[in-house]
Amino acid sequence: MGLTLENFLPYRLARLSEALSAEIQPVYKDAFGLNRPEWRVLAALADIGPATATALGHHSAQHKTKVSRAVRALELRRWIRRDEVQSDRRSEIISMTDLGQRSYCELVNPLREREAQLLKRLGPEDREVLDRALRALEEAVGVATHAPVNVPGTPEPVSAPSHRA
Amino acid sequence: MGLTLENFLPYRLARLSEALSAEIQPVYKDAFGLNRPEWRVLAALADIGPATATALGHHSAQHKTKVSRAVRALELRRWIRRDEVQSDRRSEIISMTDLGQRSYCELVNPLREREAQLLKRLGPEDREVLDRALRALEEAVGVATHAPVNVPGTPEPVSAPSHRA
DNA sequence: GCGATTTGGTTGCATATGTGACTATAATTT
DNA sequence: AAATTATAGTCACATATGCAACCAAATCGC
Repeated sequence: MGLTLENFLPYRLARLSEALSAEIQPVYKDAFGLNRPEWRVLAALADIGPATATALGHHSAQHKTKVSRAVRALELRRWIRRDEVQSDRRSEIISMTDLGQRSYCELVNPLREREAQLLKRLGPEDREVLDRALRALEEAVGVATHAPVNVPGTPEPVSAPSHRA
Repeated sequence: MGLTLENFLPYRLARLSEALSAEIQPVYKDAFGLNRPEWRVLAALADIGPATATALGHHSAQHKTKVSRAVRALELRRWIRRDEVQSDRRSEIISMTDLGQRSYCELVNPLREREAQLLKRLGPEDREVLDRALRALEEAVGVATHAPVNVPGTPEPVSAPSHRA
């Protein structure tokens, strides 16, 4: 009659997620004083290049207020910079400074290592299986890989039919 | 050089976990006004029966302050009850009231349904694969299935060698 | 049996986060 | 082109959470 927390998928995922996060966090937190939103914005920025706060939010799956605060913090460190967009004065293009680039590089290697350590504890086929399973679940839950986001200043082909919702 | 957030395991898990949680939450939140720690404590209690707050914390993977607050809230609703333990006056045994039982039953079915809906979006073999993958990862990260916890008042066999760390 | 340490549980405080309101600008409608 | 609606981003506020200090009781060491 009960539901057995142990087997309840949302619980299992939350627990795993927290455990993983706890393993990773020290790398960006203790060594660099970043919090998770900040780390994610930085990573997103590295992924997609200069972009608006909204785009970074989409790409890092974060609420706009988190992004707003993270951006401010990163700007204060001079890791990122905001530039006005002349075509739309509401938004601003965020990009990494040289310092940001360097810091990101220092940051990313230990993080990758940690992840690698974790994955090493799984066999190679387990890694395979995990990846496929997660993709299926991502699909099922609709956390799709983000559609490429329109970067202002990059005019999009006028005649191309829009694929985005 | 980048690390591609999309493929970074901690990120993927966190995102999935949040998405799942968002699907589930309305059931216990909107309909019953419970928050997550409260729901989890209730579920844990249903799983393992009367137990101390510490045991419930272990079984629901939650910090003791979360448990403490959740227990107080659930007690105020009269869904659970605390009884003193005569053998150890620090701790207290928490158990569900009849009202709690009934509420839990009402709660658990919609939750199971939601989970079922989610899982239905995966094929049967995907479900299989997912389960195995998660187990492997749980193993790897050390979020082991909790060792059965000693309930005060249930004297444990004196001569049995302890298997617990 | 007494001091030191550990354990169960609560609380104060600081931080983190989500919601909704708000400003400013752009896009759409008519 | 005026009015409406939507979008980008920020902020104030309420809530949620973790940490550390704390109390009380039990256990350990000697």
